[in-house]
Amino acid sequence: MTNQVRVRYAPSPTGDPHVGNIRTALFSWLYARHTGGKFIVRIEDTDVSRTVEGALESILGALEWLDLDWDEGPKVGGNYGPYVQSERLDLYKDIAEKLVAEGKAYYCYCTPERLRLMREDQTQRKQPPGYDRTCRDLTKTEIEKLAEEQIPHVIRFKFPVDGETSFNDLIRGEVKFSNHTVDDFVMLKSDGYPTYHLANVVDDHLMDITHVLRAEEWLSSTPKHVKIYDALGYNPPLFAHLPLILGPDRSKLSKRHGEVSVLQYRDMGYLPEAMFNFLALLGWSLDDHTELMSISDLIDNFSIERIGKAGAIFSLEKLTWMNGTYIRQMSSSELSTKIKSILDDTLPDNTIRPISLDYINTITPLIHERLKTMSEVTELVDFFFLDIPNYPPEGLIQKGMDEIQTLEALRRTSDELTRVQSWNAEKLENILRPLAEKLEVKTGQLFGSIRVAITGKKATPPLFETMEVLGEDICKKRINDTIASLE
RNA sequence: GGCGCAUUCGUCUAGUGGCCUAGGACGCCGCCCUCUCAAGGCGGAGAUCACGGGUUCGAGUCCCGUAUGCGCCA
Repeated sequence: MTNQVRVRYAPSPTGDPHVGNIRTALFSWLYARHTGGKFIVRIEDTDVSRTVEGALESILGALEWLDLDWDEGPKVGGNYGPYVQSERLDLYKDIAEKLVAEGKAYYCYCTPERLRLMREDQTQRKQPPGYDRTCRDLTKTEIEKLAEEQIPHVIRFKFPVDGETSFNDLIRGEVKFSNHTVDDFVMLKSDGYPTYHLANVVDDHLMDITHVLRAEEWLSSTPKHVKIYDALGYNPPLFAHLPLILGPDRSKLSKRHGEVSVLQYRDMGYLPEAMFNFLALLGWSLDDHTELMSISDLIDNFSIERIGKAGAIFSLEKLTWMNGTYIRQMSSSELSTKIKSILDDTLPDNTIRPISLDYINTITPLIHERLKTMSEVTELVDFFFLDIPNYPPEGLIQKGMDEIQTLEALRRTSDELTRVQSWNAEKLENILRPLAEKLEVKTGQLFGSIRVAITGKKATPPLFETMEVLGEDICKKRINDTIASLE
């Protein structure tokens, strides 16, 4: 019954949906969809002290934003629930106790204070830190006595002292550890909560997980998991340890590197499709040339074999480029809708509302190929909606021209504009281009001055199209205002 | 400190013994287009494939060692 692939994504609600974390979700999801298997979300909230309010919602929100739907998990349920570890506490406890009963684990009564001193001593002597197994061989009477005194205890796994533990990682091949380098780790904490080691093994088994894709940082603790599977008589899943996502200094990407939450990228105007494509290519590739891939391309082609081994630096420049290509691929009407919602949010309160979608529809073609992120929209188009500053803006007087010439040029422009019968880009160009010649200035100079006068900016979409959209009255008014300010 | 993993242009990567005088993409530079900014087109710089030994007729590709980086263990 379990030849169906079941992949899980198991986030802890301890912070933002980190890009590395979400990339793990994305790879897992792609693998599940590629194989026609199930994608399961399980919440690992057993570290109560690190749990952050709202983190769970953010993480699920990030998955939803990227359209990573899950077949089982929070909100949707499933036959293997509950999918929240804090609701499965009895399970872990029973299993831990069972291992104690079988002599594969033991109660440890060592105080945090003693553990701390031991650790200090170990580091001082440059010894590898690790539990010294004091409680491993406690006699029955000693245990009874300690239990009677109600001394808090944890349950530790009795890790083999000799031999080695190896497993086959789908990405790295066989990985081996000498058992003596692994200590008797805690499985169940004194408050009755399991550690990650116990909980993930128990749940992966109970939920019939076939493939575990997780970050490389878990590689070192995998022998612990392998031995728990052994002790419980479970078959371990297949492991694939994903390369880390790095900051520019090549250390694991973290908050000190800047934006780290995929939701922040959403808020910065990146499209989910672009983020999806970009993340998929961070540590995975199809071949030597394919960069732009739709989600269905990705599902069709994704494979664990083509996941790389080395960590990869998150490159904002490339994401930004990719985002631009996705914007350009979008239909004009779809873009207009997005632009409208951004303008609704960002234009000053005194702007006329509601903002007309019809008007935006005329602006969209002018900025479509100029956008790299959605958050650039307002800056690019605000002059279509707002009055421009009423003083000669920078750049009004073009290189090679002086104030007198500029004033003259704008007056002549104003005159010529009165002769335009139908206000459209073509007609405007037909009268203004010859004007430059008459004035004996370069078209760039004339158009530059007009541009600044009308838009207040040095860089805008093409002048005549811009003038057409802006309309006759506004253009004339702004030119005349500028003339007045120069006089 | 121990253990583990990794190492091809600045960055993401292709490459699984001869197709590699190492390919693509981002970024950068130049030119073209052009009313500015983009987009687009063309071209360029940029990697002694971390280093040192092997194996082989032949190594980026296989083996060993070293270095460096990163991760985990607190």
